[in-house]
Amino acid sequence: MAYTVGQVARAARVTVRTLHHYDEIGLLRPSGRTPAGYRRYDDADLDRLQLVRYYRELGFPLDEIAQILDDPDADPPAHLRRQHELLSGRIGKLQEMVTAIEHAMEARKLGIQLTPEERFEVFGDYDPDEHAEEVERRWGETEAYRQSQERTGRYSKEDWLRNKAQNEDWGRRFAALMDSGAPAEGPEAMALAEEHRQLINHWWYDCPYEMHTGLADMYVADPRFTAYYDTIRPGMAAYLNVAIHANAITRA
Amino acid sequence: MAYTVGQVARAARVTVRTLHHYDEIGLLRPSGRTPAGYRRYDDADLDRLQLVRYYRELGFPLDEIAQILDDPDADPPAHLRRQHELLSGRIGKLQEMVTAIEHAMEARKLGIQLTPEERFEVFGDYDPDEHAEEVERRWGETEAYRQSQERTGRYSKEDWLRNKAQNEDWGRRFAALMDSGAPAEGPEAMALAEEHRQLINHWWYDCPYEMHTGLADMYVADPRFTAYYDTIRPGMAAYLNVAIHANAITRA
DNA sequence: CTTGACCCTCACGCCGCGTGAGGCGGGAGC
DNA sequence: GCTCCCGCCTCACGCGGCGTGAGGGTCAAG
Repeated sequence: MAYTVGQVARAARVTVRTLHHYDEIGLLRPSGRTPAGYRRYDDADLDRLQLVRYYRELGFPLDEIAQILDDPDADPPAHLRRQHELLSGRIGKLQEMVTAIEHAMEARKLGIQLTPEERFEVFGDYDPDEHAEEVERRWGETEAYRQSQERTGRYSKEDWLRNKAQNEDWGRRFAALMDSGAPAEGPEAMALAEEHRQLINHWWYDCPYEMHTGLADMYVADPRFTAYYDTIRPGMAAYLNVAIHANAITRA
Repeated sequence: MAYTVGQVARAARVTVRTLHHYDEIGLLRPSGRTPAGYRRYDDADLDRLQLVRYYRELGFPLDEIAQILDDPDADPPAHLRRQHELLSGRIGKLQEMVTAIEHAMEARKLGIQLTPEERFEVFGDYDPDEHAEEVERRWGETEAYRQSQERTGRYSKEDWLRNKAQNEDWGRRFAALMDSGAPAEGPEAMALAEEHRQLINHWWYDCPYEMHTGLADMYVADPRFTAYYDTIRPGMAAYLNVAIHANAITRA
């Protein structure tokens, strides 16, 4: 049976223009033409079109699709298997994104937040008056925010200096550990991860291990925090993430 | 804290060119510039970038993303909810594709196939010698193919004519039913769906209800078969799909 | 001062179609 | 046979979202 370009377009839910284009580039040529020049597509053409559309849906460029389809070793079962595999992978990736978003929603609900100096410099770029309103708008409803407000409200100038000094010292030692080539799951790295957690506990808010690992995931998922740590030392966010997870597992 | 365009690009896994482009079109302008003209991005910029990338991943055009982000009513929790919803929908769609592929793999394994005349005209375009090799290559390993070969091998010329006549008669009556405006889940439609199943049973191979519904799904998922039925009457593939499913449920 | 990495603007180009122009083909109705 | 309307043809400009490279300035370390 043979079909016009319009019939094929409707059946396959593509445009006529798309089919013209595929013909032009040799990806899907109609098997025939009428004396008037009308394209005639047969069943094998429709077979091929379906494969093209599936690979397109998966994001393959057309020239690559042509290569795949013209591979003499690829038969129908092979295409089905490959597409199944690619789709499953894509779903897995999107599922990770969903998980990250659910995690962010959960974190917001439970009050997980980063320490203010992970967002703002305590001194230097940090201007409490400038940012207080934004911080309040974003985090004001959370338990962790309430805790850190209550806690930091009592800090003296010396407290802040000490806070900053301890944080920077921790950062220097952590970078040095990375430079030494020690593994992220090693005992030294885990010790520094534990120290990181205790600094949060001490200066900001209660931070149990589940919360600490939640923070660790944010460090790699969120460009802002990736950028913050990677400015101290390239690759730090990822390394710290591993160390925090390893630490939490060990102490569970 | 402020970052250069390179730092941001690395942290967010995008290119510098992309960030230039976003600056150009006003989607994401750096909050500052050095006296030398270098872009300086701050934390709020990185926040916005993350949202931009998420919506891009979901296929939104940039101008639409700008509108969404500049909506005064949209706060962080609202963005998270929307993205969660969109991602879930997208996963659902991909999951359907996986299901369709698994179905096709399963169908192939169990030997579900379309009747030859749904692929080839018995007379007219049909040339057994021309297609036999392709049919054998594609379906030769299946139980249904074996059955139909065994069964049709015994047909006389009169059998083929009768086969064709019954099929065409069925098609005319089905099209007429559609023209009448009767619902696809109505008794008349279901009766014709049952007749369709019995024609397959009689002329080609055993076709239980589970197999019949599997065929019905292929009629709408595969452009070749959509085209075949829709040539008889526009919209027939979808209508028949519903009728077959309704019929199978009723008779279960 | 030199060097190398990173930054700047400018600009051509690509992929995969969307859209429309101008004109021919085909079938149904009169 | 003629007309009309829908569908087909080729041609071609254009778009979105960057990729790539040219030519030149900036910055920090040695």
